[in-house]
Amino acid sequence: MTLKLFNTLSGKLEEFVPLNPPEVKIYTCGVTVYDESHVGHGRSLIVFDVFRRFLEHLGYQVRFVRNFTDVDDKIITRAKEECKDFMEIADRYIARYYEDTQFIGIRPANVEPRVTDHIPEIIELIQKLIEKGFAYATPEGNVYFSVEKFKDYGKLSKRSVDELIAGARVEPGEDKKNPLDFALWKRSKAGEPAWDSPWGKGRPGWHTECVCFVFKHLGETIDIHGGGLDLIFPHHENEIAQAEALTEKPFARYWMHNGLVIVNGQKMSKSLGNFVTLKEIYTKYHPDVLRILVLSVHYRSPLDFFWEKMENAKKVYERIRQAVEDYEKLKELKTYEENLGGVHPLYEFVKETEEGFFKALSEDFKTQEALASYMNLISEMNKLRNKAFKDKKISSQALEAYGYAINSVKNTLRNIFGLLEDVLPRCPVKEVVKKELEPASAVVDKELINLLVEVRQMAREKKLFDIADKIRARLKEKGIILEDTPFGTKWKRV
RNA sequence: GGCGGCGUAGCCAAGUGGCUAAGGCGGGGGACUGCAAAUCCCUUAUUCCCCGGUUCGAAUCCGGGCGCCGCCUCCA
Repeated sequence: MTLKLFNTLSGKLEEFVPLNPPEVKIYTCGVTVYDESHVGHGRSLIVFDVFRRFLEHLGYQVRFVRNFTDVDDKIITRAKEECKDFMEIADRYIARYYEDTQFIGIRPANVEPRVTDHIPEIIELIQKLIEKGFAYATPEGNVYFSVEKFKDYGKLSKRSVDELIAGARVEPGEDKKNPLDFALWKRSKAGEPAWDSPWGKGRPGWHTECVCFVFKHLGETIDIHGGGLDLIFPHHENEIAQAEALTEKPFARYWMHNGLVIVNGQKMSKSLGNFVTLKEIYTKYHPDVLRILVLSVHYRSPLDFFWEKMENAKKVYERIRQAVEDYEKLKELKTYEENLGGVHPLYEFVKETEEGFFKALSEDFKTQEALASYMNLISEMNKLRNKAFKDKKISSQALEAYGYAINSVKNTLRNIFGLLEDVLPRCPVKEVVKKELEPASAVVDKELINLLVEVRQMAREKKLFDIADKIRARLKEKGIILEDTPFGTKWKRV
C-alpha cells in the first residue's frame, strides 16, 4: 500500500517515500508555553499523534521530535504580569501541557527539547550562519538572517521576496538591513532572560530553535516536518532558509500542515475571547469524543468548533462503545449451531472495513473516510446483535464472527486512532473528569440507585407501571437515565 | 491588494469524468417495548453556489462571476 500525502512544498499530492526506510524522521512544532493549551493545539497534536501511529502500523520506525518554546516575548510578558521568573511560567505551562496531552491520549515524542536546554547549540548554529555570510550581527547586539542571500526564500509559502517587501512593516528603531530579515539572536533588555553570547547578553529568536533541534536530534534532512497552517509563513519559511543555507540540502522532504480551528465561524483569538481550552473540553466530555471530532474532518480543512458538534461526536463515540460492550452480553446468550455452508458473512465485511479504513488513510490521511468505514461495520454488527437479542440466542458462528469484528474495531480504532483506550489510569487525579467517566459515582450513591432499580423492577413485574415510570422520571430529573434491556435495567449518568 | 483554500441535504462531511451522489447528526414513518430509551428497517439532495464552455457523458475538467475562510504581524 502506498501512502500519498499533500506536500505543502510542492502543493501536490505525492507518494511518500522515506529517505532511509524503514526509518521515518518527523518533527513538529510544539507549543509556546505561556498559557493553557486550547482546542487548536489539541487538533494539531491529535492529527500528528494518529499519523504517527499510522506510520508505525505501516511498519516504519518513527523517530518523532516535538519541541517546547520556553523563551519568548509572550512568556516574558506573562512573567512580568505575574512578577515571576519566566522559567517558572514556562515550567508551569509545560506541566499543564503534560496534564492535557496525557489526558487526551497524545503519546509523548521520542525527544521533547526545550530552547533553554540548547542555548550553546543555538549560538553555534547562528555563528555558522554568520561565517557562511547568511547572517549579520548589528552594533546593538542583535543578529539577523539576511533574506536576500537565500535565493529560495518564499518557496514554501509561495511568496516572492518582492511582494513581501512591498507589504513589509518596519518597526521603528529596528536595526535590520532589510525589512524581511528576521532575528536569530535578540539583545535582552534589562530584567529579561539573557545568556552570554559573542554578541553580548541576549536570547534566541524564535525560528532558530527548530532548526537546531532537528539537526541535533534527527539530522540535516528529515522526512516530514509538520505543524499548523499558520506556521507556514514566516516560521517554516525561515526554518528552511536557515537550514538549507547551512547544509545546502533539503531540510524536510514533506511538509504537512493541519488546518486551523475556528469557533462559530470566527477565528479563535484572545482578543475575541473565544478560546476553548482542552481542559474545558475534557471536563465535559470523554477524551475520545474530542478525538472523534478532530478525526471526522480532513486534517487540512478548517474545523469550525461549536459545542453541538461535540454532542454529535459523542453520539458516534457511544455508538462505538456500545458495540464493544454488547459483545459481553452476547456471550451470555444460549448458542446453537448454524449451517451457513461457508464462513459467516460478517468476516467478509470486516475485511472490507479494514481495507476501506487503510485505503482512506493512505490517500492523504483521510481519517473521516476511515472512520465512516468502521461506522458501516458497526451498523452490520448491530443488526446481528439485534437479531440475537430478539431470538434470545445466537449461533456460535455468529458469535465468533461478532467477536472477530470486535477485535478489529478494538485493534484498529485503539492502535491507530487512539480511541477506546483505558483513560482512567492515565489521569488519576482529575476529579471532575472522574465524575464523567465513572457515571454518577460522585453525585449519587450507587447502592441507592441499584435499590431503586430493583424496586422498580418489582413494580414492573406486578404491572404497576405508574410507579415504575415515576421512579424512572424522577431519576432522570437527577440525571440518571434508566434503560430496560434484555439483560435487565441499566443506568447511566447523563 | 498578493498568496493559498473552500462553497455538496436542516447541520457536519465523503465523492474530483460514467454503477441508484459514502458516513454521521437531526427530522418523518415503522419494528421492538407495558410505555420509554437504546437498536434495527424505510424515508429525508432528480441534484452538487451561479453563468457559460469542453465532452457521448461533469458535482468532478476549463473560463467568468458571486460568497466564505485562512495567511501576508505573534499564533497549532
